[in-house]
Amino acid sequence: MKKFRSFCPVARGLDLFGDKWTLLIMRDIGNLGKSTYKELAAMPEKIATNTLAERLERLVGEGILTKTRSTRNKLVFIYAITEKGKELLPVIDSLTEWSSKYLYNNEDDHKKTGIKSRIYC
Amino acid sequence: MKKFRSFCPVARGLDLFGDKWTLLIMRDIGNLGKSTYKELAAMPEKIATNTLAERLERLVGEGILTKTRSTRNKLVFIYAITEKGKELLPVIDSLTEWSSKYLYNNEDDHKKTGIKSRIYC
DNA sequence: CCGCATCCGTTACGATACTG
DNA sequence: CAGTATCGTAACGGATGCGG
Repeated sequence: MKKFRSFCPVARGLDLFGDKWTLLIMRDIGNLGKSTYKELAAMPEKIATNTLAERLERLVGEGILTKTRSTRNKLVFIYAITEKGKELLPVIDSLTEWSSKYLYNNEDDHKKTGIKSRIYC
Repeated sequence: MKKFRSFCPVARGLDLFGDKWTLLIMRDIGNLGKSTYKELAAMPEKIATNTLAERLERLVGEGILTKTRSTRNKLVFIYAITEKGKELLPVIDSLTEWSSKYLYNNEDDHKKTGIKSRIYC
């Protein structure tokens, strides 16, 4: 039961999302409409498959994602975001806003994406 | 120059803040008014001193914090948040909001803090 | 004292190969 | 297709040292 470092909600949030990959998965599912393991594994940041599998398991366990079988292809699992997960998207949005403003030093970076306001990938 | 994993602002933000400690330092300085190494080292989550030192150096290097000598005590350094750093606080706020809602399963947790809306520590 | 730096055992991460 | 197993590497974390 030694799950959280303190009673601080920031610390507890970071106990869950304080890594380099979890929020990228949430971005792909919550903002980019991905729903399968394969689609997630194909993210441009090249997540390792074991890392992806572990994070998905944790997010499902936390009730942030659901995992169901595809009706089309029985071998495929569908990951979907829950209401609890949707309410996490503002965190990604505020991070996006800050990063878009401060982490693109030259115009080339913006040109490469082709999008000015919301650069997801 | 292999600093960022992709052009995505979420990924770039996580390249900087995607760990369990950096945002806690920002919380302490930006929301709790701390300003010295000693105050930061005393956070309830018990950050290791080497970790603290490395994160502070990075944050100063990124222009998110400034480091100056105290005029009172020449041995003490004062860490202060910049405008760039202040604009990061909404990320902490949105994370706080989510965590406050979802990571306190029983009433005891809230009672222990004594605060309902913004539980920082 | 204050602010780290070093050392070092433990843990988490991450790339690749492999399996049901 | 959706993961596991393996294993080398990096990060964490506690203790301690040390210059200023």
